[in-house]
Amino acid sequence: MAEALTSEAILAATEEVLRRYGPAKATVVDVAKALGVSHGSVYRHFATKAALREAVTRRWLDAIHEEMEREFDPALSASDMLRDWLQRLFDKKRLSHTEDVELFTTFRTLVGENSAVIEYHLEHLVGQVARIIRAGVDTHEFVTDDVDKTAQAVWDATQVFHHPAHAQEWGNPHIQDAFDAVVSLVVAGLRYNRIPSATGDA
Amino acid sequence: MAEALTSEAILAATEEVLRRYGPAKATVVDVAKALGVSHGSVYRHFATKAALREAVTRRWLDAIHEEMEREFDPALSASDMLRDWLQRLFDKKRLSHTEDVELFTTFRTLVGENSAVIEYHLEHLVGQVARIIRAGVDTHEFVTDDVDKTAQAVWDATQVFHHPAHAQEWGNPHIQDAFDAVVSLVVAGLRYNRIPSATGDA
DNA sequence: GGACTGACAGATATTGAAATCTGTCAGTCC
DNA sequence: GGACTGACAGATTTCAATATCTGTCAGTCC
Repeated sequence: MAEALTSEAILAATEEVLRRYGPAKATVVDVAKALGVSHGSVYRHFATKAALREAVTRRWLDAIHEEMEREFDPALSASDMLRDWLQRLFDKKRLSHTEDVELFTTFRTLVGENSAVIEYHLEHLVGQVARIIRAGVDTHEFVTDDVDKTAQAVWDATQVFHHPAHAQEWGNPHIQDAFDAVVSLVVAGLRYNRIPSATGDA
Repeated sequence: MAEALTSEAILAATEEVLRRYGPAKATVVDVAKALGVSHGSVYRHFATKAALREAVTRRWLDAIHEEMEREFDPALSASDMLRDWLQRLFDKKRLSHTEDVELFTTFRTLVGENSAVIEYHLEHLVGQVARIIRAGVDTHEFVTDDVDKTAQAVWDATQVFHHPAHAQEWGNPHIQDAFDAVVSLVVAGLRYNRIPSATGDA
Protein backbone atom coordinates (compact mmCIF):
# COMPACT_ATOMS: atom_id res chain seq x y z
CA MET A 1 0.00 0.00 0.00
CA ALA A 2 1.72 3.16 -1.23
CA GLU A 3 -0.69 5.99 -0.38
CA ALA A 4 -4.28 6.42 0.71
CA LEU A 5 -6.84 6.41 -2.08
CA THR A 6 -8.49 9.84 -2.34
CA SER A 7 -11.67 10.97 -4.08
CA GLU A 8 -9.51 13.40 -6.01
CA ALA A 9 -7.32 10.59 -7.37
CA ILE A 10 -10.40 8.64 -8.37
CA LEU A 11 -11.84 11.65 -10.21
CA ALA A 12 -8.59 12.19 -12.08
CA ALA A 13 -8.42 8.51 -13.02
CA THR A 14 -12.06 8.57 -14.13
CA GLU A 15 -11.40 11.53 -16.40
CA GLU A 16 -8.46 9.70 -17.89
CA VAL A 17 -10.49 6.53 -18.45
CA LEU A 18 -13.36 8.52 -19.99
CA ARG A 19 -10.90 10.27 -22.26
CA ARG A 20 -9.35 6.99 -23.35
CA TYR A 21 -12.38 4.70 -23.72
CA GLY A 22 -15.29 7.13 -24.13
CA PRO A 23 -18.46 7.28 -22.05
CA ALA A 24 -19.95 4.03 -23.40
CA LYS A 25 -16.96 1.81 -22.57
CA ALA A 26 -15.58 3.42 -19.43
CA THR A 27 -16.33 1.14 -16.48
CA VAL A 28 -15.73 1.36 -12.76
CA VAL A 29 -13.50 -1.69 -13.12
CA ASP A 30 -11.35 0.26 -15.61
CA VAL A 31 -11.00 3.13 -13.15
CA ALA A 32 -9.98 0.74 -10.39
CA LYS A 33 -7.51 -0.97 -12.72
CA ALA A 34 -5.95 2.40 -13.61
CA LEU A 35 -5.52 3.10 -9.91
CA GLY A 36 -4.25 -0.40 -9.11
CA VAL A 37 -7.03 -1.10 -6.59
CA SER A 38 -10.11 -3.29 -6.55
CA HIS A 39 -13.31 -1.74 -7.82
CA GLY A 40 -14.85 -2.22 -4.37
CA SER A 41 -12.56 0.55 -3.12
CA VAL A 42 -13.98 3.02 -5.59
CA TYR A 43 -17.44 2.39 -4.12
CA ARG A 44 -16.10 3.45 -0.76
CA HIS A 45 -15.79 7.01 -2.14
CA PHE A 46 -18.70 7.17 -4.61
CA ALA A 47 -21.96 5.35 -3.91
CA THR A 48 -22.72 4.54 -7.55
CA LYS A 49 -21.21 4.79 -10.99
CA ALA A 50 -23.72 7.57 -11.74
CA ALA A 51 -22.51 9.57 -8.73
CA LEU A 52 -18.92 9.23 -9.92
CA ARG A 53 -19.80 10.46 -13.38
CA GLU A 54 -21.80 13.31 -11.93
CA ALA A 55 -18.83 14.41 -9.86
CA VAL A 56 -16.65 14.48 -12.97
CA THR A 57 -19.30 16.48 -14.82
CA ARG A 58 -19.62 18.99 -12.01
CA ARG A 59 -15.88 19.43 -12.02
CA TRP A 60 -15.78 20.22 -15.73
CA LEU A 61 -18.66 22.67 -15.54
CA ASP A 62 -17.18 24.42 -12.51
CA ALA A 63 -14.00 24.98 -14.50
CA ILE A 64 -16.06 26.76 -17.18
CA HIS A 65 -17.72 28.96 -14.55
CA GLU A 66 -14.40 30.05 -13.21
CA GLU A 67 -12.96 30.82 -16.61
CA MET A 68 -16.01 32.86 -17.60
CA GLU A 69 -16.06 34.67 -14.27
CA ARG A 70 -12.49 35.85 -14.69
CA GLU A 71 -11.63 38.78 -16.94
CA PHE A 72 -14.74 40.89 -16.76
CA ASP A 73 -13.33 44.17 -18.06
CA PRO A 74 -15.26 46.87 -16.13
CA ALA A 75 -14.01 49.61 -18.46
CA LEU A 76 -16.16 48.33 -21.34
CA SER A 77 -19.66 49.56 -22.11
CA ALA A 78 -22.40 47.06 -21.30
CA SER A 79 -22.86 46.32 -25.01
CA ASP A 80 -19.20 45.54 -25.49
CA MET A 81 -19.05 43.62 -22.25
CA LEU A 82 -21.96 41.44 -23.31
CA ARG A 83 -20.55 40.96 -26.77
CA ASP A 84 -17.16 40.06 -25.32
CA TRP A 85 -18.65 37.65 -22.79
CA LEU A 86 -20.71 35.83 -25.42
CA GLN A 87 -17.73 35.72 -27.77
CA ARG A 88 -15.51 34.21 -25.09
CA LEU A 89 -18.10 31.57 -24.28
CA PHE A 90 -18.56 30.75 -27.95
CA ASP A 91 -14.80 30.57 -28.57
CA LYS A 92 -14.36 28.25 -25.62
CA LYS A 93 -17.11 25.89 -26.77
CA ARG A 94 -16.08 25.97 -30.40
CA LEU A 95 -12.44 25.40 -29.56
CA SER A 96 -13.11 22.45 -27.30
CA HIS A 97 -15.31 21.03 -30.03
CA THR A 98 -12.87 21.38 -32.92
CA GLU A 99 -9.73 20.57 -30.91
CA ASP A 100 -10.94 17.29 -29.49
CA VAL A 101 -14.27 16.08 -30.85
CA GLU A 102 -14.03 12.79 -28.96
CA LEU A 103 -13.72 14.49 -25.60
CA PHE A 104 -16.44 16.98 -26.49
CA THR A 105 -18.80 14.12 -27.32
CA THR A 106 -17.90 12.42 -24.07
CA PHE A 107 -18.57 15.64 -22.22
CA ARG A 108 -21.93 16.03 -23.95
CA THR A 109 -22.97 12.50 -23.01
CA LEU A 110 -22.11 13.05 -19.37
CA VAL A 111 -23.93 16.37 -19.32
CA GLY A 112 -26.99 14.67 -20.82
CA GLU A 113 -26.98 12.19 -17.94
CA ASN A 114 -26.95 14.87 -15.25
CA SER A 115 -29.82 17.26 -15.81
CA ALA A 116 -29.67 18.55 -12.24
CA VAL A 117 -26.03 19.58 -12.62
CA ILE A 118 -26.59 21.22 -15.98
CA GLU A 119 -29.54 23.17 -14.58
CA TYR A 120 -27.35 24.72 -11.92
CA HIS A 121 -24.69 25.42 -14.54
CA LEU A 122 -27.13 27.22 -16.84
CA GLU A 123 -28.60 29.28 -14.02
CA HIS A 124 -25.11 30.38 -13.12
CA LEU A 125 -24.22 31.47 -16.66
CA VAL A 126 -27.55 33.23 -17.22
CA GLY A 127 -26.88 34.96 -13.91
CA GLN A 128 -23.66 36.35 -15.37
CA VAL A 129 -25.60 37.67 -18.36
CA ALA A 130 -28.11 39.25 -15.99
CA ARG A 131 -25.31 41.01 -14.17
CA ILE A 132 -24.06 42.57 -17.41
CA ILE A 133 -27.57 43.65 -18.42
CA ARG A 134 -28.20 45.17 -15.01
CA ALA A 135 -25.02 47.19 -15.40
CA GLY A 136 -26.31 48.40 -18.76
CA VAL A 137 -29.66 49.35 -17.28
CA ASP A 138 -27.91 51.31 -14.52
CA THR A 139 -26.03 53.39 -17.09
CA HIS A 140 -29.20 53.78 -19.21
CA GLU A 141 -27.47 51.97 -22.05
CA PHE A 142 -30.12 49.22 -21.97
CA VAL A 143 -33.84 49.39 -21.31
CA THR A 144 -35.84 46.51 -19.89
CA ASP A 145 -38.67 45.86 -17.45
CA ASP A 146 -37.31 42.57 -16.19
CA VAL A 147 -33.56 41.98 -16.15
CA ASP A 148 -33.71 38.26 -15.38
CA LYS A 149 -36.25 37.52 -18.05
CA THR A 150 -34.26 39.53 -20.57
CA ALA A 151 -31.05 37.74 -19.59
CA GLN A 152 -32.81 34.44 -20.24
CA ALA A 153 -33.99 35.80 -23.61
CA VAL A 154 -30.43 36.77 -24.56
CA TRP A 155 -29.31 33.29 -23.56
CA ASP A 156 -32.11 31.64 -25.55
CA ALA A 157 -31.46 33.81 -28.61
CA THR A 158 -27.81 32.73 -28.65
CA GLN A 159 -28.40 29.01 -28.07
CA VAL A 160 -27.03 28.16 -31.52
CA PHE A 161 -23.64 29.33 -30.33
CA HIS A 162 -23.40 27.45 -27.06
CA HIS A 163 -25.90 24.58 -26.99
CA PRO A 164 -24.03 21.33 -27.76
CA ALA A 165 -26.85 20.17 -30.05
CA HIS A 166 -25.68 22.82 -32.54
CA ALA A 167 -22.00 21.91 -32.31
CA GLN A 168 -21.82 20.58 -35.85
CA GLU A 169 -22.76 24.02 -37.18
CA TRP A 170 -19.75 25.57 -35.46
CA GLY A 171 -17.49 24.17 -38.15
CA ASN A 172 -19.23 26.28 -40.79
CA PRO A 173 -16.80 28.93 -42.13
CA HIS A 174 -19.45 31.68 -41.87
CA ILE A 175 -20.37 30.89 -38.29
CA GLN A 176 -18.57 33.95 -36.94
CA ASP A 177 -20.62 36.19 -39.26
CA ALA A 178 -23.79 34.50 -38.04
CA PHE A 179 -22.67 35.05 -34.47
CA ASP A 180 -21.97 38.75 -35.10
CA ALA A 181 -25.35 39.17 -36.78
CA VAL A 182 -27.28 37.60 -33.91
CA VAL A 183 -25.34 39.43 -31.21
CA SER A 184 -25.79 42.76 -33.01
CA LEU A 185 -29.50 42.12 -33.30
CA VAL A 186 -29.75 41.22 -29.63
CA VAL A 187 -27.65 44.15 -28.44
CA ALA A 188 -29.71 46.52 -30.61
CA GLY A 189 -32.82 45.01 -29.02
CA LEU A 190 -31.51 45.62 -25.52
CA ARG A 191 -31.31 49.33 -26.21
CA TYR A 192 -35.07 49.47 -26.51
CA ASN A 193 -36.90 46.44 -25.25
CA ARG A 194 -40.05 45.93 -23.22
CA ILE A 195 -40.98 42.33 -22.80
CA PRO A 196 -44.75 41.86 -22.83
CA SER A 197 -45.29 43.83 -26.06
CA ALA A 198 -42.82 46.03 -27.89
CA THR A 199 -45.13 48.89 -28.92
CA GLY A 200 -44.50 52.63 -28.59
CA ASP A 201 -41.74 53.62 -30.99
CA ALA A 202 -39.52 56.69 -30.60
CA MET B 1 -54.69 -6.90 -60.87
CA ALA B 2 -57.07 -4.20 -59.66
CA GLU B 3 -55.32 -0.89 -60.48
CA ALA B 4 -51.92 0.33 -61.56
CA LEU B 5 -49.41 0.93 -58.77
CA THR B 6 -48.59 4.65 -58.53
CA SER B 7 -45.74 6.48 -56.81
CA GLU B 8 -48.38 8.38 -54.89
CA ALA B 9 -49.88 5.15 -53.50
CA ILE B 10 -46.41 3.98 -52.50
CA LEU B 11 -45.69 7.24 -50.68
CA ALA B 12 -48.99 7.04 -48.79
CA ALA B 13 -48.30 3.43 -47.82
CA THR B 14 -44.76 4.35 -46.73
CA GLU B 15 -46.08 7.10 -44.48
CA GLU B 16 -48.52 4.64 -42.95
CA VAL B 17 -45.80 2.04 -42.39
CA LEU B 18 -43.47 4.66 -40.88
CA ARG B 19 -46.27 5.80 -38.61
CA ARG B 20 -47.01 2.26 -37.48
CA TYR B 21 -43.53 0.75 -37.12
CA GLY B 22 -41.29 3.80 -36.73
CA PRO B 23 -38.22 4.67 -38.84
CA ALA B 24 -36.03 1.86 -37.47
CA LYS B 25 -38.44 -0.99 -38.26
CA ALA B 26 -40.15 0.22 -41.42
CA THR B 27 -38.88 -1.86 -44.36
CA VAL B 28 -39.52 -1.83 -48.07
CA VAL B 29 -41.00 -5.30 -47.66
CA ASP B 30 -43.52 -3.88 -45.18
CA VAL B 31 -44.53 -1.19 -47.67
CA ALA B 32 -44.99 -3.77 -50.41
CA LYS B 33 -47.00 -5.98 -48.05
CA ALA B 34 -49.28 -3.05 -47.18
CA LEU B 35 -49.89 -2.50 -50.88
CA GLY B 36 -50.32 -6.21 -51.64
CA VAL B 37 -47.47 -6.26 -54.17
CA SER B 38 -43.95 -7.70 -54.21
CA HIS B 39 -41.18 -5.44 -52.98
CA GLY B 40 -39.62 -5.61 -56.44
CA SER B 41 -42.48 -3.44 -57.69
CA VAL B 42 -41.64 -0.68 -55.25
CA TYR B 43 -38.14 -0.52 -56.72
CA ARG B 44 -39.72 0.17 -60.11
CA HIS B 45 -40.80 3.60 -58.73
CA PHE B 46 -38.02 4.42 -56.28
CA ALA B 47 -34.42 3.42 -56.97
CA THR B 48 -33.48 2.85 -53.32
CA LYS B 49 -35.00 2.79 -49.88
CA ALA B 50 -33.19 6.07 -49.16
CA ALA B 51 -34.85 7.71 -52.19
CA LEU B 52 -38.24 6.55 -50.98
CA ARG B 53 -37.66 7.98 -47.52
CA GLU B 54 -36.39 11.21 -49.00
CA ALA B 55 -39.56 11.56 -51.08
CA VAL B 56 -41.67 11.15 -47.95
CA THR B 57 -39.57 13.72 -46.12
CA ARG B 58 -39.85 16.21 -48.97
CA ARG B 59 -43.61 15.75 -48.95
CA TRP B 60 -43.88 16.52 -45.24
CA LEU B 61 -41.68 19.59 -45.49
CA ASP B 62 -43.56 20.88 -48.52
CA ALA B 63 -46.78 20.66 -46.53
CA ILE B 64 -45.21 22.92 -43.88
CA HIS B 65 -44.13 25.43 -46.56
CA GLU B 66 -47.64 25.65 -47.89
CA GLU B 67 -49.22 26.09 -44.49
CA MET B 68 -46.76 28.81 -43.55
CA GLU B 69 -47.16 30.54 -46.90
CA ARG B 70 -50.92 30.82 -46.49
CA GLU B 71 -52.48 33.51 -44.29
CA PHE B 72 -49.97 36.29 -44.49
CA ASP B 73 -52.17 39.13 -43.23
CA PRO B 74 -51.00 42.21 -45.21
CA ALA B 75 -52.88 44.58 -42.88
CA LEU B 76 -50.45 43.88 -40.03
CA SER B 77 -47.35 45.93 -39.29
CA ALA B 78 -44.08 44.18 -40.09
CA SER B 79 -43.45 43.64 -36.37
CA ASP B 80 -46.80 41.98 -35.86
CA MET B 81 -46.48 40.03 -39.08
CA LEU B 82 -43.10 38.66 -37.99
CA ARG B 83 -44.35 37.91 -34.51
CA ASP B 84 -47.40 36.18 -35.94
CA TRP B 85 -45.38 34.17 -38.46
CA LEU B 86 -42.94 32.96 -35.79
CA GLN B 87 -45.79 32.14 -33.43
CA ARG B 88 -47.57 30.09 -36.07
CA LEU B 89 -44.41 28.15 -36.86
CA PHE B 90 -43.76 27.54 -33.18
CA ASP B 91 -47.36 26.45 -32.54
CA LYS B 92 -47.22 24.05 -35.45
CA LYS B 93 -43.97 22.46 -34.28
CA ARG B 94 -44.97 22.33 -30.65
CA LEU B 95 -48.37 20.87 -31.45
CA SER B 96 -47.01 18.14 -33.68
CA HIS B 97 -44.51 17.33 -30.94
CA THR B 98 -46.96 17.14 -28.03
CA GLU B 99 -49.82 15.56 -29.99
CA ASP B 100 -47.86 12.67 -31.42
CA VAL B 101 -44.34 12.30 -30.07
CA GLU B 102 -43.79 9.03 -31.94
CA LEU B 103 -44.51 10.59 -35.29
CA PHE B 104 -42.46 13.66 -34.45
CA THR B 105 -39.49 11.45 -33.60
CA THR B 106 -39.95 9.55 -36.84
CA PHE B 107 -40.07 12.82 -38.72
CA ARG B 108 -36.91 14.02 -37.01
CA THR B 109 -35.07 10.83 -37.91
CA LEU B 110 -36.03 11.11 -41.56
CA VAL B 111 -35.03 14.78 -41.65
CA GLY B 112 -31.68 13.85 -40.14
CA GLU B 113 -31.10 11.42 -42.99
CA ASN B 114 -31.76 13.99 -45.70
CA SER B 115 -29.55 17.02 -45.16
CA ALA B 116 -30.00 18.20 -48.74
CA VAL B 117 -33.77 18.33 -48.38
CA ILE B 118 -33.63 20.11 -45.04
CA GLU B 119 -31.25 22.68 -46.47
CA TYR B 120 -33.74 23.62 -49.15
CA HIS B 121 -36.49 23.69 -46.54
CA LEU B 122 -34.56 26.06 -44.27
CA GLU B 123 -33.66 28.39 -47.12
CA HIS B 124 -37.31 28.57 -48.03
CA LEU B 125 -38.44 29.46 -44.50
CA VAL B 126 -35.65 31.99 -43.97
CA GLY B 127 -36.73 33.46 -47.32
CA GLN B 128 -40.19 34.04 -45.87
CA VAL B 129 -38.65 35.83 -42.89
CA ALA B 130 -36.59 37.95 -45.30
CA ARG B 131 -39.76 38.93 -47.14
CA ILE B 132 -41.35 40.19 -43.91
CA ILE B 133 -38.23 42.10 -42.94
CA ARG B 134 -37.98 43.69 -46.37
CA ALA B 135 -41.57 44.87 -46.00
CA GLY B 136 -40.63 46.39 -42.66
CA VAL B 137 -37.61 48.13 -44.16
CA ASP B 138 -39.78 49.56 -46.93
CA THR B 139 -42.13 51.13 -44.39
CA HIS B 140 -39.14 52.34 -42.28
CA GLU B 141 -40.36 50.19 -39.41
CA PHE B 142 -37.14 48.19 -39.48
CA VAL B 143 -33.56 49.27 -40.13
CA THR B 144 -30.89 46.97 -41.51
CA ASP B 145 -27.97 46.98 -43.94
CA ASP B 146 -28.49 43.44 -45.16
CA VAL B 147 -31.99 41.94 -45.21
CA ASP B 148 -30.92 38.36 -45.91
CA LYS B 149 -28.28 38.32 -43.22
CA THR B 150 -30.70 39.81 -40.74
CA ALA B 151 -33.36 37.27 -41.69
CA GLN B 152 -30.85 34.51 -40.97
CA ALA B 153 -30.04 36.18 -37.64
CA VAL B 154 -33.74 36.25 -36.71
CA TRP B 155 -33.95 32.59 -37.64
CA ASP B 156 -30.84 31.72 -35.63
CA ALA B 157 -32.02 33.70 -32.61
CA THR B 158 -35.29 31.75 -32.53
CA GLN B 159 -33.78 28.28 -33.07
CA VAL B 160 -34.90 27.18 -29.59
CA PHE B 161 -38.48 27.43 -30.79
CA HIS B 162 -38.23 25.51 -34.04
CA HIS B 163 -35.11 23.36 -34.07
CA PRO B 164 -36.11 19.75 -33.26
CA ALA B 165 -33.11 19.37 -30.95
CA HIS B 166 -34.89 21.68 -28.51
CA ALA B 167 -38.24 19.87 -28.71
CA GLN B 168 -38.10 18.60 -25.16
CA GLU B 169 -38.04 22.19 -23.88
CA TRP B 170 -41.34 22.92 -25.62
CA GLY B 171 -43.19 21.04 -22.90
CA ASN B 172 -42.05 23.57 -20.27
CA PRO B 173 -45.05 25.55 -18.99
CA HIS B 174 -43.17 28.86 -19.29
CA ILE B 175 -42.07 28.28 -22.85
CA GLN B 176 -44.56 30.78 -24.26
CA ASP B 177 -43.14 33.48 -21.98
CA ALA B 178 -39.64 32.62 -23.17
CA PHE B 179 -40.85 32.83 -26.75
CA ASP B 180 -42.44 36.25 -26.17
CA ALA B 181 -39.28 37.52 -24.51
CA VAL B 182 -37.01 36.42 -27.36
CA VAL B 183 -39.34 37.69 -30.08
CA SER B 184 -39.73 41.04 -28.33
CA LEU B 185 -35.99 41.35 -28.03
CA VAL B 186 -35.50 40.48 -31.70
CA VAL B 187 -38.26 42.79 -32.93
CA ALA B 188 -36.86 45.61 -30.80
CA GLY B 189 -33.47 44.91 -32.37
CA LEU B 190 -34.89 45.10 -35.88
CA ARG B 191 -36.01 48.67 -35.25
CA TYR B 192 -32.40 49.73 -34.97
CA ASN B 193 -29.86 47.25 -36.18
CA ARG B 194 -26.70 47.50 -38.21
CA ILE B 195 -24.92 44.23 -38.56
CA PRO B 196 -21.13 44.68 -38.49
CA SER B 197 -21.13 46.80 -35.30
CA ALA B 198 -24.07 48.36 -33.52
CA THR B 199 -22.56 51.73 -32.57
CA GLY B 200 -24.06 55.19 -33.00
CA ASP B 201 -26.95 55.53 -30.58
CA ALA B 202 -29.77 58.11 -30.86
C1' DG C 1 -10.87 -0.71 13.67
C1' DG C 2 -10.81 1.26 9.37
C1' DA C 3 -9.02 0.76 4.46
C1' DC C 4 -9.18 -2.57 1.31
C1' DT C 5 -10.13 -7.15 -1.12
C1' DG C 6 -12.46 -10.55 -3.73
C1' DA C 7 -16.32 -13.54 -4.43
C1' DC C 8 -21.05 -13.13 -5.44
C1' DA C 9 -26.11 -12.12 -7.48
C1' DG C 10 -28.47 -9.66 -10.61
C1' DA C 11 -28.20 -6.40 -14.47
C1' DT C 12 -26.05 -5.11 -18.77
C1' DA C 13 -23.19 -5.74 -22.83
C1' DT C 14 -20.90 -8.61 -26.45
C1' DT C 15 -20.83 -12.00 -29.90
C1' DG C 16 -21.74 -14.93 -33.65
C1' DA C 17 -25.09 -17.88 -35.91
C1' DA C 18 -29.63 -17.54 -37.97
C1' DA C 19 -33.17 -14.69 -39.91
C1' DT C 20 -34.49 -10.79 -42.45
C1' DC C 21 -33.83 -7.07 -45.60
C1' DT C 22 -32.09 -4.54 -49.81
C1' DG C 23 -31.48 -4.28 -54.48
C1' DT C 24 -31.18 -7.09 -59.02
C1' DC C 25 -32.92 -9.43 -62.78
C1' DA C 26 -34.55 -13.29 -65.62
C1' DG C 27 -38.91 -14.83 -66.31
C1' DT C 28 -44.36 -14.72 -66.13
C1' DC C 29 -48.65 -12.80 -67.35
C1' DC C 30 -52.09 -10.15 -69.52
C1' DG D 1 -44.16 -5.22 -74.44
C1' DG D 2 -44.52 -3.26 -70.16
C1' DA D 3 -46.06 -4.08 -65.22
C1' DC D 4 -45.17 -7.28 -62.04
C1' DT D 5 -43.20 -11.48 -59.58
C1' DG D 6 -40.14 -14.27 -56.94
C1' DA D 7 -35.71 -16.25 -56.25
C1' DC D 8 -31.20 -14.80 -55.33
C1' DA D 9 -26.45 -12.64 -53.28
C1' DG D 10 -24.67 -9.76 -50.18
C1' DA D 11 -25.57 -6.57 -46.36
C1' DT D 12 -27.91 -5.78 -42.13
C1' DT D 13 -30.55 -7.04 -38.12
C1' DT D 14 -32.18 -10.17 -34.49
C1' DC D 15 -31.70 -13.26 -30.75
C1' DA D 16 -29.95 -16.10 -27.33
C1' DA D 17 -25.85 -17.80 -25.14
C1' DT D 18 -21.87 -16.04 -23.00
C1' DA D 19 -19.04 -12.71 -20.81
C1' DT D 20 -18.53 -8.54 -18.31
C1' DC D 21 -20.03 -5.07 -15.18
C1' DT D 22 -22.36 -2.97 -11.01
C1' DG D 23 -23.11 -2.81 -6.37
C1' DT D 24 -22.82 -5.56 -1.82
C1' DC D 25 -20.65 -7.48 1.99
C1' DA D 26 -18.26 -10.86 4.87
C1' DG D 27 -13.66 -11.33 5.59
C1' DT D 28 -8.36 -9.99 5.46
C1' DC D 29 -4.64 -7.16 6.69
C1' DC D 30 -1.97 -3.82 8.95
